[in-house]
Amino acid sequence: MKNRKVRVRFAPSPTGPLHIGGVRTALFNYLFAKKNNGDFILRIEDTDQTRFVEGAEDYIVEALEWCGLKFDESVKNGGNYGPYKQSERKEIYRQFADKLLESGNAYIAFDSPEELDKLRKDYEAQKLIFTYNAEIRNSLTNSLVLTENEVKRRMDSGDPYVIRYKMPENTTIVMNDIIRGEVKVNSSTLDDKVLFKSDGMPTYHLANVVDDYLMEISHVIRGEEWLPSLPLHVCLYDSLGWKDAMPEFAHLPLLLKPTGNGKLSKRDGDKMGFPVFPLFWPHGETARGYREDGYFPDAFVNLLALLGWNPGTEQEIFTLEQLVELFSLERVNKSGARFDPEKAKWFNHQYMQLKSNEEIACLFKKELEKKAVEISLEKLITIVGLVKERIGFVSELWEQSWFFFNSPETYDQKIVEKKWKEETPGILQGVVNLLQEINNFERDNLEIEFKAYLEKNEIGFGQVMNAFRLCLTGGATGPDLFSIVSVIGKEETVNRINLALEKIK
RNA sequence: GGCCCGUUCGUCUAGUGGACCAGGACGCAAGGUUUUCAUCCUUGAAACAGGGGUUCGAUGCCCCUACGGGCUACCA
Repeated sequence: MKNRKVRVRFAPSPTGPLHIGGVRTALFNYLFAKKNNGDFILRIEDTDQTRFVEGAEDYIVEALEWCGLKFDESVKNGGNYGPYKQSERKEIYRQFADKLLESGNAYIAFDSPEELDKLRKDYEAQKLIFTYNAEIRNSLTNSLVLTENEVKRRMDSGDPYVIRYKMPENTTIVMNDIIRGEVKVNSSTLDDKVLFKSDGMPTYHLANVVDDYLMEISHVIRGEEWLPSLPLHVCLYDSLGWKDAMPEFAHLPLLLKPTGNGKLSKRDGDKMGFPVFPLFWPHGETARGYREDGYFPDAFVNLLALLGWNPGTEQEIFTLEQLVELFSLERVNKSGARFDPEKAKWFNHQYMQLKSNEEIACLFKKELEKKAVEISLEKLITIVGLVKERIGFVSELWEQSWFFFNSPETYDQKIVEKKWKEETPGILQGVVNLLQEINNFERDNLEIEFKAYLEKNEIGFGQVMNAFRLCLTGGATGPDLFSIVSVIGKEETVNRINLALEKIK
């Protein structure tokens, strides 16, 4: 079914914090929708009541909001196809399960989880694999073998039962994936999946097909871990008579661990020292997040976009709008992408340089308030401009600029030994005298006056600058020294030299 | 085990049969800039998993093998 309105959904399960793989799936859905003037929908898939986690739904919404991904329809802002939470759509699903029952595409099964579990173990003991399929379904307890009356009697007496899909035998199921092309599988390798659970809830398989149909979803864009259940879903569309309305599918490559094997999982972050979640997760076992680690949301989105997709050019920095403009599913890779925390930092550094000094200064000001440091925004903007290129995160600003606010209390002993010579105190005394004479503390003027003074007195630049820096910052690193002097001013500069002359022997 | 998907520098990737002794980025190394450190700039090392085909010609197409990954629940 071509030429229909593009409608895509991001359908997470509220079982905990959404991890960055999920965020990327949401992002690709968003980019595809917006590129095609379509709708981006959030649907909460909470059909498993046992795995519900308090706070997860709000977390998902907040995380995607932070990323700047706006939903056209969702649990929060509604829409014409609601409700958008599967637990609130509970009554909808049964009729479709019944429809499948009537058409003979599904059947009632009474086997208890315990019985099936035992069968699995028995099979395993014989090095066989138990599969609830055509080969075996006639020897189990279900409506295919029980009489109609017996089935009715059991159901009426409240026996728990599930509804299973009756997978056709020996049929080639041909599917098309936008990213992978044609995929074929023989139905005999598949099992009779449960569609409707004994607790009255549908499983993911039934619910997602029904909801995608009802919500007129045009494209299903999800992780590769769903590829194995695509045949079932395709069969379901067929059996329900919805073949013409079936969405197109695109299965995204997985995000892999930075080191070792396997897909990125929720535990990897703490183990490997980088966040796997967009935001801090405050419940139970807490976990750090990109937002709290100081990543800019646009940098975060940018780095995620380039995991498994690229525009084919050498450009690497993109605004969300540019990503929308350039995105296409055809340019999504097939193979899994290993997540690289180092490159993530590089992205943030790039964005740091792109941001205005004022924007960074405002963020820094909030941190300084916590330290009870008072300073004008204007001055802070100057300071940020001096140290911005040295940092990747706002949190690194303090260690790169503290000496603009405080005088050093200690002096790096190694530098003292190396740079503090016998003649140093005398030279610095001369510097103090010079500074007293200077009234224009513009950075460039300071340099001119200084150079003239040193030349006149035949003092080498290196002889004085290192010791001078030591007085002002306590060490041997930092931005341009004249700029520091210019910012902290005459009085403070002189005080620091005097302090150092007193303290360093 | 079965089914499915994949495989270009350490990592993210460009590459759609000749433009490729394979390009970019991160990281790494060396040099330069700088009063210092960082940034920055320049340079460098670094890859088509292996084997068979197809073809005048394969990174690219086909097959096999190996390896990696996913799925295999009344979880999503």
